[in-house]
Amino acid sequence: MKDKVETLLRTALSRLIAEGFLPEFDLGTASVTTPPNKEFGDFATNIAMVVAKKAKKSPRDVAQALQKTLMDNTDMLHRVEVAGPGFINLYLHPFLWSEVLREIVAKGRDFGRTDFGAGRKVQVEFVSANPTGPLHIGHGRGAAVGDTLVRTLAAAGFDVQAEYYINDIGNQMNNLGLSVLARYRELHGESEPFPQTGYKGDYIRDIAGDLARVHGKGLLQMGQEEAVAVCREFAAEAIMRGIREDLSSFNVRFDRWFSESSLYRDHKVQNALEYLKTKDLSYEDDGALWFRTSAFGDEKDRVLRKQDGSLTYFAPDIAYHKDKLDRGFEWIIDIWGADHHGYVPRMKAAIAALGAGPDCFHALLIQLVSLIRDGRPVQMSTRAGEFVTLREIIDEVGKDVARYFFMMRRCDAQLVFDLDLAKKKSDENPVFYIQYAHARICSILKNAAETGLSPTLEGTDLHLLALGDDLDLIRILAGFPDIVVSAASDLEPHRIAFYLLDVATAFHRFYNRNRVISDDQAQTAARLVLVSATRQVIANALAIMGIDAPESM
RNA sequence: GCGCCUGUAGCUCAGUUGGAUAGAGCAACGGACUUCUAAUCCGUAGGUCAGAGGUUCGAAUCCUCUCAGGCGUGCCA
Repeated sequence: MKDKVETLLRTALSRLIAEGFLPEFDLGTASVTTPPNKEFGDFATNIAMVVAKKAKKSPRDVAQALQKTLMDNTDMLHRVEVAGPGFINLYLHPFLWSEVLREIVAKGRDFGRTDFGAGRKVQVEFVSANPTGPLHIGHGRGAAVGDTLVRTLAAAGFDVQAEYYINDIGNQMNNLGLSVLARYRELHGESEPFPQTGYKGDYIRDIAGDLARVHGKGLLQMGQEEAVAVCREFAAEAIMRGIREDLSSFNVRFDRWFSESSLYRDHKVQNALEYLKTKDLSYEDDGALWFRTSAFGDEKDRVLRKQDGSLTYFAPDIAYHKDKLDRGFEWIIDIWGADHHGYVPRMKAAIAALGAGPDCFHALLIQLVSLIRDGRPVQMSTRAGEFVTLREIIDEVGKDVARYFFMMRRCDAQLVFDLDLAKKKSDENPVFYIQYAHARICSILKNAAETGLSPTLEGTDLHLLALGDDLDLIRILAGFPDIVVSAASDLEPHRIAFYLLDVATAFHRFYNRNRVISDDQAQTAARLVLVSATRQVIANALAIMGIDAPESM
């Protein structure tokens, strides 16, 4: 609906430009918004005030000329008003709104999908937790945001790939091996001091126990290096299996699991380093190899290969992002914890050095999650093994509630996850409020079906819905495609969560003040279409968030 | 010290490229079920958008400074 009005507006503007009344300008800036108050019309535009200065005319003069031109189109608009300093308020024929219901019913699950993204190849990399321990609550937020963003981008017409980068090599993995080996030896009565930087969580003991079941005392005979390697591989595999299971039960899907070690195996790290060298973007100094990131806006150059000859984490990461670019992604989105924000300038530098434009890479930073249980904050520390796992959260409050709660805030704001609230099945809990709306509609449809009624467009006069609560609900339903597009293009998937709340509110309000099934056959038929369309939109939006839409509660 | 994020009603938070009288939920108070799910709805009350300047027709939104909280600032990942 909104895009139709925008087209109308742009047509009118280009006519005024052709007539010489307005100077040439970018018509893309001409957009319509939903006014704050229904009295200001169905849509409004501030374009007259925006171009007034360029046209060297007063905003109201521009607005009045535009008003005249727009009034030629009486098919859609029944009134156009100039208000305040130069707003143009557009009033649609009310019956046009009810036509949106036809579109929703016709498109079904596809309502909300658009071709905005035009099939552009986008990659979203998220979670990407080291396989050194189970996913914790912070990863949960990244998983919920990432997966919802992937689904949002797909709905907005992008060709999206979801990827998990597995850091299956390096110091942390070695630490993991050492930690497991220490626990393994403990099991066999050999006491030794636990590695200082080791992982102290109980899951390490469990893995050591499994290892002992498979290998018996075999590792005691091995040399240290070999034993650590065995432990590392065994542990990484076990932990990765757990991570995949957790993500799967969190309804999070990945198209590809990309392992860091494959970058070495396929010589991609070496190739990337050589690429930088041939471009004269790296140099040796103080026994280390440096990358001239400062030439691309970073505050100082960064080390690629340390004095001891080993590579930093940054080196394979450059190779990894080079690989993403080589795979043809036009837009690369990395979702990171906000504690990595210092890493952004150097990654941007790397992207620029690889010859890609600044807009093709975006690091979406997710702020910290803290947890409240029994009214008190819960302390967490990964290395000390004190953390709340994603698994515990899913088991305790359920996948749907957890996913919604992680999406209740903008990414760049810290999130307090209140377990007590999440477990409440009451009006304080928005998930139940939304799911309840869906279940209520299903119940109405079921009751209708029992008396032989079902929502159908044929012979149904939707124009009966051009008033009051019916119209209010339709307006909100009509906005869904726009919400999806804006959430995708601005990388703000939380908007889907807030939109759902709006739909549920509008429905509950409607439900309490109006009857769907009544003696009035024509109205009943129309309202069955209305609630059926409402159910569809709620289900579609919930699907984007990876949340179930229950038929009864 | 420097950098990033945040500061909006008692609490938790929205606020679409700068737009019209800043919005929800919870908590408080008062109402609505013989009628499709009361896990719901309606109403009342609640604000110096942290503070101070600036930019302009117009600022919660953009710029500068100050204050407060969080996170970074490694040849860790």
